[in-house]
Amino acid sequence: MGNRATRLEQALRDAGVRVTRQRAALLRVIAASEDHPDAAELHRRAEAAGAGVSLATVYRTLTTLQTQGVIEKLEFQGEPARWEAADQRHHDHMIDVDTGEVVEFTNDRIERLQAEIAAEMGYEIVHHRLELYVRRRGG
Amino acid sequence: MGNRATRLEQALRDAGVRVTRQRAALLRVIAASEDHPDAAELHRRAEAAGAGVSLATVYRTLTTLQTQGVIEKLEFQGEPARWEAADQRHHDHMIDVDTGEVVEFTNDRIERLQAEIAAEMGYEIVHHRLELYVRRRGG
DNA sequence: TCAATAGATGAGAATTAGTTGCAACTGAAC
DNA sequence: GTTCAGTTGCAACTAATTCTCATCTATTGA
Repeated sequence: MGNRATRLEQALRDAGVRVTRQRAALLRVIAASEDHPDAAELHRRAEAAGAGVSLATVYRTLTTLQTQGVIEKLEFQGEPARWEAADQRHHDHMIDVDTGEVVEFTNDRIERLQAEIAAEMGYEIVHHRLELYVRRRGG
Repeated sequence: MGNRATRLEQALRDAGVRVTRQRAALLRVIAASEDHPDAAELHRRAEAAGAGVSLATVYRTLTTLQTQGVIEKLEFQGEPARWEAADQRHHDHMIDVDTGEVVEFTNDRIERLQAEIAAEMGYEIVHHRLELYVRRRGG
């Protein structure tokens, strides 16, 4: 439960980043989130947990945590940015355009092909973004 | 030259969309653009051509043209949306993170893999987004 | 060719999502 | 405890885009 959040706190402290009440609260909220909430939603959840964090601090903290590699930012088409814990293996996203549901997936062959394409043109990949906007078959 | 723009005008008219002075001007600007300009840049180019179009109309027209399938919207990480003529074969984008340069590419194998992945999970792809953020090797 | 009108435009206000300045706080180290 | 660089809250700000509404105009039909 708070276990993962505690580990993350330690990682921050080790990196010389202060663990304030607000940051600890947000780490807990993020660790407890199975979905991909945006800043406003994280703020709501933190408040619901009695955290006492301003929205500005939520934004600042998200940026900080991203810099520390603790979370990742997702920017789907035309919605506010969403966030997810980064302590997982790399994956891409499939977004159901009807329900908004987000499904994660990985495919090594695609990863390899991407690297090949970049290499062929004299580049190396810094990062990428692959999103499949999908609809249930047979709807 | 203005040839393609004229053909696009006819397509719009056929679709029951009015071809106003402003829309015609923007079609010309877009047809003449080899790069991937954003709304402000298209406005600038239209003004430079003596078009007399407001920025609000540029935005409105871009949305209209997108709906008509004449242009496509690109939303790279954290920049204003860019646009490109849609009368080409489908392709994805590689963005040089150092220079901002955009390179187009296609790869049938990746396309096929994407469709397979979606199908395996019971979905069909409505559209997708694949962007490689890259850096020149050796740079 | 002209009148009628549904649809388009311009100007600026409004909205959305996120950022920033600054004075008041507070972890963490000593 | 004291210190102080780093952090926070609030409100003001910014950037990109959308909206409102009074005024125009491309197209249709006579």
